[in-house]
Amino acid sequence: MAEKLTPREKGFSEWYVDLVQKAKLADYSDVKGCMVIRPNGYALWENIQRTMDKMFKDTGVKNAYFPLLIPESFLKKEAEHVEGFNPQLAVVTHAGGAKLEEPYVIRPTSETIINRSFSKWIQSYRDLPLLVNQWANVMRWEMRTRLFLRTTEFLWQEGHTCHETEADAEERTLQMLEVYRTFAEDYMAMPVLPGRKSESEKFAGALRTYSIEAMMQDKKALQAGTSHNLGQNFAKAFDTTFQGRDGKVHHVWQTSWGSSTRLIGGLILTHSDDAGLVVPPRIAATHVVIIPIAGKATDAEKTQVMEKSHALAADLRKAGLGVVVDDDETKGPGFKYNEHELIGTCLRIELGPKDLAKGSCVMVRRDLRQKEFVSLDEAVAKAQAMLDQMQKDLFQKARDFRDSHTFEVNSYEELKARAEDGFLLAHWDLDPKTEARIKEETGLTTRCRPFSLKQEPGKCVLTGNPSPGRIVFSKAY
RNA sequence: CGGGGAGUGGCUCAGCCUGGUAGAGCACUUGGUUCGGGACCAAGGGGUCGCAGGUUCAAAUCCUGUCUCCCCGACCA
Repeated sequence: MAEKLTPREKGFSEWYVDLVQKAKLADYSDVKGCMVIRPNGYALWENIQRTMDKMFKDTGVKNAYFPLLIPESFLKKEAEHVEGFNPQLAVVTHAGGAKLEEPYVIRPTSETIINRSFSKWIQSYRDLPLLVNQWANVMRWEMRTRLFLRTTEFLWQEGHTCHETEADAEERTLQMLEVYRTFAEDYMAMPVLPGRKSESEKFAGALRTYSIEAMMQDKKALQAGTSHNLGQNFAKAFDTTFQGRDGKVHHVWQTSWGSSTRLIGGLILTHSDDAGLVVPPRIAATHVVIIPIAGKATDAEKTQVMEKSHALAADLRKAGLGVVVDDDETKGPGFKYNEHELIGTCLRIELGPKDLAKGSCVMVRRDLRQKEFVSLDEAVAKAQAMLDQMQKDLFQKARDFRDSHTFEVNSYEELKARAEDGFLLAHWDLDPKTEARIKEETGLTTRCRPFSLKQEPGKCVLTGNPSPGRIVFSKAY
């Protein structure tokens, strides 16, 4: 007799869609390919935003905002860029009750319109480096969409920088990749491979593209952030120039880098289980739910339980944690346990008359779901310790999973045989035609050529390659 | 655009093969008992069965057309 299949084993994709909707993160909308992000999902986005935004600012980046609509002619100025994005553009042809002389495209990304401004802002090398970021929505008309992972409209951040030299631009490109790597690993507990994209996976208009690649629980890859060295391609198209230290006029060297609401999808697909969402504490909005248990208690006991619950909540909040007290008396405790496991509250504290009598409470980590008795005096310290440990454990678990599904392959036969197994480290140099053929025959795409990054203060340098010369193949989202 | 699947109360679906008074579970309302892992009993409210046409005394059910959504693939973050 076959073992009973868990929801994830029955159909990973169905499990995912179901979870997103049951946890009230997002819904399908009436606009094809667009989703409605519900408050629970948006709270995650706000935390991602807040954390990343601080990291950007720590590197000297400032926020700005540019228009949603881009004159069509702007896109056409950079040849590769139009060619890459043309098929996915939504175009505004009418406005104010009349046909527009020149259509506007809804931004799929903002390199062009931002360069239009940059070319006006920059005169001298003294204006460089110019480091801006915008939090915005963009639209790409994709053939196939998936909640969070690929939607027609999505929220993201796009950073755009200008530099004096190619080396400065390259350094910034890698520095921002490192910011993404740090964010993914330290906050989202999502291990990633930073690396360079192949020629055919490169951003339309870039010199070089780098990305961080994560492995989901179905062994598929997810590109979780990209950083491009744009060279002078857009600078030349938009005449973004400066007078250098040598007195001559030069085109600026540029970078752009982005990450999106896709990260929320990555978070779910990395950590969640059959009971629901699992959110790493450092990115969670609600860390602790306190569930007062007072069903059979006397009124006096009930009052005591409630008072203690709120007092504990206050103490936990003082320690910087997001806390809710679920004192809804119309619902039983079992219902609440399941509910909070579904939405991924990191830590559950049960507090009832029996606990009060002993001066303790019950703590349960969302990922382990095992009860632990904790003295009330130590509750705050213990909660913090458990959350810290949970953060570490989630990362370790995800990394172990990824590493145990990563293989070196030494022949095309081996690559084909292992197509479903995860990340495949191949050691070939590939031309785009071969890459396309491999994709056709196996469904595998190259993800990146990984390397490790080490951040020095203000510097970012390559520090070696864990797998020299290897390129990663896998199925991908 | 190809290949699958689905449209029936707010949600998940049964009923269709073999036409005959529209069903269940969940959710909701009211009352009562419950409450340490998704409580129970009783009484209620709510649907012209995606849309259009056809066959028939009679259509959720059969036929034709059409629309929409989901999953898989091609495109891509």
